[in-house]
Amino acid sequence: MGPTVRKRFPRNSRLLRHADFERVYKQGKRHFAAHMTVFYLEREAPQNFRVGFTVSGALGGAVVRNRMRRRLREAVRLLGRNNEIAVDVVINPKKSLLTAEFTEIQQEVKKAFELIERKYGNARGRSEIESQ
RNA sequence: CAGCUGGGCCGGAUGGCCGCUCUUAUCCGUCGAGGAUAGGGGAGGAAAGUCCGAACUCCGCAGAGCAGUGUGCCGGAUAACGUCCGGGAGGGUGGAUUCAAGUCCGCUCGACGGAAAGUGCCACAGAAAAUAUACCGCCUUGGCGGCAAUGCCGGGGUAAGGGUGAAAAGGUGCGGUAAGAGCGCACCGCCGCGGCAGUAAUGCAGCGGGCAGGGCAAACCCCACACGGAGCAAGACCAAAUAGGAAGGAAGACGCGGCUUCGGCUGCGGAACGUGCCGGCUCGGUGCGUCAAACCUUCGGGUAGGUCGCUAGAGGCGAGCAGCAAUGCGCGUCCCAGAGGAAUGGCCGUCCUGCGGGAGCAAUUCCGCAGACAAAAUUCGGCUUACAGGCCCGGCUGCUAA
Repeated sequence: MGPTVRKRFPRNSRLLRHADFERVYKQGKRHFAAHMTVFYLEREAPQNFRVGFTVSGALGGAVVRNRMRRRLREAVRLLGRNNEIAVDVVINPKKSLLTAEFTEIQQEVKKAFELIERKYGNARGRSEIESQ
């Protein structure tokens, strides 16, 4: 691939099953940020980095919740993920995420992902994704 | 033109880059999953609230009754409705008219069957609230006081007036009377009777009756009619792993001994056989078994998961015909979201509309901000609620012009 990498977010990079969410909530660790809370849990193979979102009904109506989820998903998509490490991540937005600047959200997600990579990943994996 | 108001309609437009989802074609890959390229589709008028009605699915179902729930003027529309359309009666309001009650016309409102089947309630106020009632007043009369005006105590008549109330026992006018009263008369209302008009609700005029029956049924209730229950997480199919269930398959020659009801049972030794594990295979090692456990095969239920249900429909659009209308009929034409921790997005540009500010006599132009409410979740028909801004038609009021 060339220097303009296509940043995608396909189905197998997403968390889709109720059991997966439950496991991350019950056994995972937590990272807090201004606009979100990030839950994460290391997993056995297959090797990929999966992300899911939970937006509870208390945060607003369907329109508001959709907008939060879509902004978060876009931030995760544009940031890219290190598929060398096997980990499940669940992001819970807070109410302030609705009005926050998009670049601010991207910064917070990036910080959280770097933390997870330092913990579970190896340096080679990260450099690979940056050299793409 | 401005304000208020009734009804209908629209609900920003367009493009770039990067994504998501469904789908068609081709190609790659294939045990299974998947991937690439190109083309096409991808939120609403309320998708919402889940308040009604249906389609569809499963369960239940001899028949009848009770209970319960809902509906409630009449006719029509419809698959159906608590919806819609038309009509009737009633309430409110404005105008005209009448001595007045009332009548007529316009606009408007809504759970509009029954209060002479029964029960219950009617606060406060008021003398009295349903077997009517005498507080003030009005009329009359007895006694006492006083020259008198009239005062005090008592009897009787009276529902016209006052006052209270949501409501005071037909209303208005005239007559009548001691004062009054349907006591009498006229009109209006009411009740009964038959007549005429209308599919009907109901209306109209007539005759008879002085008039009996306060309100609340969104209090219980009575009457008439309708109604089985649960819902697409309905339901149908495929079906791993694990545990459990059912059926079937397969392997001891021989030696020595014990017991015996002479069929067998059993202990020890033991080449052999079956089978699990280690192992690429043989050999080998090792475990278990060989009167049925392990093991193998098959079957049924069934969980995770998957597929279907899942979008061609009481469908949209167009003109026509029938009907006052709701709506119906045939014709032409189009195919228009189908996700499932849940796609329909993110960022940026141009234009449009509105608001604010600046420049200009003005047309105009520059800058900034804003563009609502609310997102499919099986599908339709309604109802209700939310909503920036704009468009169209009508009514009333004011101003200006003719």
